[in-house]
Amino acid sequence: MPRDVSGRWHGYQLWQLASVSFLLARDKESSGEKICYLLIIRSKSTMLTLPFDDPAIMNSQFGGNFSRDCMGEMKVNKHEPFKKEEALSHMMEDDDSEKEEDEREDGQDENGLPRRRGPRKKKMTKARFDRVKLRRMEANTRERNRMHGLNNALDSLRKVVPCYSKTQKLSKIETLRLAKNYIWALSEILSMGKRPDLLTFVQTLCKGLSQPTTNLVAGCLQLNSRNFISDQINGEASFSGRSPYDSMYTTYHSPGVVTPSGHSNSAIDAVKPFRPFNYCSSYESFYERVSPECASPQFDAPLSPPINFNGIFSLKHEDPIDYGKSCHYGTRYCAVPPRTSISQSARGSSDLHFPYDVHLRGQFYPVQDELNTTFHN
DNA sequence: TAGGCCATCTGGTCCT
DNA sequence: AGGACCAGATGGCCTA
Repeated sequence: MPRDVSGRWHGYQLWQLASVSFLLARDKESSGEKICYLLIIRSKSTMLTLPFDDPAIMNSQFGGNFSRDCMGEMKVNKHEPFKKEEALSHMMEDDDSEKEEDEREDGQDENGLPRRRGPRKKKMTKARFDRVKLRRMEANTRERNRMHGLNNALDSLRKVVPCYSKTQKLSKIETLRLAKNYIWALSEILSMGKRPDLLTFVQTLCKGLSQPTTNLVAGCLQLNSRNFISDQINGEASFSGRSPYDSMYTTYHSPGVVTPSGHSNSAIDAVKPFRPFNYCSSYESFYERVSPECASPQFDAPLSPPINFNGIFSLKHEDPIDYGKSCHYGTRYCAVPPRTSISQSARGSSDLHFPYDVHLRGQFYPVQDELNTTFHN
């Protein structure tokens, strides 16, 4: 038996063909190491282990037909999922042979080997084979549906993380990473009680993301990704002069909101608006007109929840039913009057009753009202 | 063409 | 026994 053979490969092919698994094991002996090949014949209820380097046994078990050379030709075609079972059916014993087997009472199998103890391996009769086949098909269908459900949930997640694009979908893993970062970033904002600068925010969003996704996120937020990445590589994020966030920040204030630095809207109004793609929807929802800069060749629909720099994020304009049905947003925030500023809601927060406080990494913050307000803004 | 991503099949494990 | 969930294997598709 050649040592360099991939036991896994052969085992898998065998396994797929005849529920036979080929394992390579090392059997240490006093004289040194001896490579021991084991052929494990398995069923749901029994496991029979045979030495694979015994040609007599191999020939008797498989009639010498399972040479390694022929296994390569038995590759399973995924589009014909039960071809291998047809192959298996050739090995299947009919009802007569089953009777014959049962009548043997000499304690030895057909090869003269001692019969193994334990539950008997059920014979693969035609009816049993059909049942197994049917169950397999049903299980495949269920598994397919399960995965479709999982993918639908992932699609829903894609729509609520920043940078949603129908044409340039985030991969599954990147969607999950971005969602995690997004939650973390929002938690940070809530726990700190103030907005981070855009760079920090984007850096939090992009932590652990691949470079293409990082570029995507940075592009979504209209941040110079090259600056961002180089800053990230250098460790410390820094922007000289006015950050793009500042201009965005000043542009998207809702009426009456006072910035942490104490600037009023009137002081900010003079700043030329910087309208990053992802904020267009919030911009439009505020000012009820279309922002001319909203068109982007990269993204066909700005459907991710627009990040509202007044607070955390604003209500996404798409799929409101989804929020009500499957998202806690709807139930949590439905009782709050819309267009309430943070300061207003802070004043009236005692009048608002929420079922619970948001728990943020070990601290409880009665921030529902603020969230409510900013969400609706 | 290599590598990434994805859908599907499949057998194992756990639970009801 | 059967369903849910999981992970490995595989092949197809796409892109750099």
